Amino acid sequence: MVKCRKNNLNDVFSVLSDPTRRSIIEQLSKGERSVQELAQPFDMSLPAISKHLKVLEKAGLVSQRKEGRYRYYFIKPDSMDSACEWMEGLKQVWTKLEGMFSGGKNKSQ
Amino acid sequence: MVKCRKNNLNDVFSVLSDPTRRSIIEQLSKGERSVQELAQPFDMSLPAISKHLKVLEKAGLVSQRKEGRYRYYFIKPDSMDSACEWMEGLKQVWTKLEGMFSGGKNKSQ
DNA sequence: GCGACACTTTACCATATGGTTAAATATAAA
DNA sequence: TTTATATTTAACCATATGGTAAAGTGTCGC
Repeated sequence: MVKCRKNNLNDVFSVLSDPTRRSIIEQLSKGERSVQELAQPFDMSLPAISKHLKVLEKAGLVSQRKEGRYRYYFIKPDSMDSACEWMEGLKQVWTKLEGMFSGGKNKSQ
Repeated sequence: MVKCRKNNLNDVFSVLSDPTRRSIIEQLSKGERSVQELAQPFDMSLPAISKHLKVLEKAGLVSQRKEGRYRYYFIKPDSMDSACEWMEGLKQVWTKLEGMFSGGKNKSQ
């Protein structure tokens, strides 16, 4: 019941649209981190970070593990796949378009 | 002055988080379209579509060309690159992580 | 010129988002 | 048991977002 690769493009892209959350993801890509560790670089209250983590978790990008009073968050590696694939697909088409632009009629900007 | 690849990750991801806008992008990847053509598949007012197009344009993903009373929108092919690259970078790291998970300590879920 | 057409702009509205502070919960330490 | 630490939850607030209807703008066709 791993809820693997559900078509949650909305959630994934929405999550990634916030710089704080992208930064958290970047931190987590170096390994699991406690909430304090994650919060440290930001000039922001702990509840704010907690909320971001909840959003990230709901979108399936991270998960957590409780150890004593600490809570370690870590990345769920395949969670971004659907979004990645969506963009890849577009990118292919767009590359073709780029050729059309160079040779073609649309020279706007 | 092409405003090429400014670090507008926020805007790009934000734009992509809306299914209507993703759908518009998918349509446009088949070629330029007028506003009516773009609006046709949606059960939504024209102003709503117009707004979405504006958002897409502001984020730099599309541009338009006026022809008579029609307005043709088209994709700006390299506009998604920064976002694409960001995800690619993550994906590489995550793939490594996946290996760590299989062999490793985090078996959560 | 005038009405139809294509589209945008302008209010306007409900809900979502991202932040805050203060209180609650849970575990560790003294 | 009391206190400190780690984190979440709750209540609140301002602003952003995605939609609407109605009016405005510009172009075409009669």
